[in-house]
Amino acid sequence: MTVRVRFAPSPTGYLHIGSARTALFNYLYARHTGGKFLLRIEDTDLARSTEESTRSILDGLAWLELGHDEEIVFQSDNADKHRTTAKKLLAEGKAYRDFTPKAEPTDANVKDTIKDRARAAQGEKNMRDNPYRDLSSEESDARATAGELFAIRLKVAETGKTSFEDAVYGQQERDYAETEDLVLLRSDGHPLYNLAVVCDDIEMAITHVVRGQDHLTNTHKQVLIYEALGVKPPEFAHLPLILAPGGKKLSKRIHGEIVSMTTYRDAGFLAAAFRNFLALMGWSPNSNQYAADLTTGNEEIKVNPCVGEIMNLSELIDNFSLERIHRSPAIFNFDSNNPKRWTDDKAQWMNAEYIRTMPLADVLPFVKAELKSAKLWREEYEPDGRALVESISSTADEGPDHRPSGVAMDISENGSYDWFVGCVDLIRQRFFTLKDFSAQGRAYFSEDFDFDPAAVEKNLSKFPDLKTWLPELADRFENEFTDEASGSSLHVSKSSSPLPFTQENIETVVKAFTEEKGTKLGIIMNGARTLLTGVAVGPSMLSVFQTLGKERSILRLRSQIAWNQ
RNA sequence: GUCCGGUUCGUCUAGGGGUUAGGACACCGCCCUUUCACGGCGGCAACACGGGUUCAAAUCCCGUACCGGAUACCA
Repeated sequence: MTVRVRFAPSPTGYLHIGSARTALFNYLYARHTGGKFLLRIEDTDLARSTEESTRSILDGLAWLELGHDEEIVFQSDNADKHRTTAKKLLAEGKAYRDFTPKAEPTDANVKDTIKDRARAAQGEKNMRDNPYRDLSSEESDARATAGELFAIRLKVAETGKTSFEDAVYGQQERDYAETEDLVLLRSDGHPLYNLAVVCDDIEMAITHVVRGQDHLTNTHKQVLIYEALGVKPPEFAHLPLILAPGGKKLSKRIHGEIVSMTTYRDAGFLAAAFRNFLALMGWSPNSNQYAADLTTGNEEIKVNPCVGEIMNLSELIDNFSLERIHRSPAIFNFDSNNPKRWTDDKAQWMNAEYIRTMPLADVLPFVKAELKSAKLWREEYEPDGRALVESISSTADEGPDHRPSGVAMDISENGSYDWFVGCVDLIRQRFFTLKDFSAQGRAYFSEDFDFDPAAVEKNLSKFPDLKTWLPELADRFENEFTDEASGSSLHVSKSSSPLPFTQENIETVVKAFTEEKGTKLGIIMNGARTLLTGVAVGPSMLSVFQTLGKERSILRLRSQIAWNQ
């Protein structure tokens, strides 16, 4: 029997973190077992479902690259089948018509109302005391024919209990006395959730229902429906909830954007990183087995710590199992008052880890997209030859630890594909999100970049001499180094022969210059850094000079813009 | 209220009768360094509480506390 699982969100908002994790686990389980991952939109709550939500959920899944199999099922399309099923149960005497007038819905706080009602009824509440439960079929038919409105309720037996084995929470039992005669069909003919889910899961031949723990008790009701229908229920696996800091419920209403997948996409997260993070919320790989695989049979090593958490999709798929899902809820940590901690620390770390250790070829398309959206992309960065592309992609086999990049390229030629690749590899080492490529890294791709006032203060204003020194250094560059384009200098160099603009040579020149001025190397370097890149942080200045190239370095060293701010 | 779950460093977690209770993130310190990072090394930090069972309990059992879920003609 091939495994068939489904992700069944209700389109009442964007894809939030809990749903995303549910989708991921379903996906991983399907791929691990060679089964099918199906998608069903549970849009039967007409009042709250929107097409926009559906689109947003689909976008979220697409971003996470959780592709589904087969056609998307829209639950509302199956309403007729649900009604037919309810009527069948009615005809068989397994359900009955309830002519009790529908209670007016209390709009405000439904949850509280339910709770209060349940508490008030406590003690004498008999789940089987519905007056219409044992109405004769003749009278029931007659009243229905007369046009009286009725809901259809499942007739739950007086004694006994439902039970099922949950792959995560173990054996579950519930006395029938705890379960009311649940409504299958509303008096307006609208099928309700529990009926719809069961019908659709049967229809879609679902073998494993993997969903949030909030459905654990619903499962008893659904098992009852399966039994009434004479269908063997699927396997169930309920996932521990993802909670907000403090162990409170994570809600769209209270926590807002922080729970939405689109937030992470828009903040420059890599789907692979976020997926990896999500997978570790409520699940962990078998550390022993994983370590054994890595060490090729060396039983001595118990756990391989670092490699154990960074897992690409296929590693997640290989290691995934329902058995290793936890029972206790996980807290998604964030602090809306702290910009640095706007979302979970570990998620941020993982994203940075992916950005700097991913195979370079894999990160390039994302950088391109980011630069494009920031209008910093230039056609020159496109690969202009097959050979180049191949030489890059060959590094893709190195795996996540690939570091530093094996791509050794001449990055002196500014504006080419080679330059772009080298530049990305250089600057990604201290980036956290894709956004950094267009923000912190803007000066590498554009002449139009801002100066961070704090950096200017720290590295320039404090040393007024730099105002004349740095243009002097530019002159020195111009005279000492060959023109990168032609390879030979047209200038008559003061020194015996012009040098190529390499890190080694730059270092020699800058050091000599520093000594002449009787200052410290750090003052010159950091001043240059701020003038060249607008910020106080970045890679080694020698590589910055080289990456920016001789011409741009000179231009910026002479620029007085920062000084005039 | 009732029913059902859960509880290992701040967070994600490993471990499930004998461990110096392991790792990751975060934090702190040191090294590296022209900056900031990265990286390396080290540090801080946990078995909710109370009873049992046992030679031995974080681990098994029972309570208590706390947290969560469910209890709809919502999904």
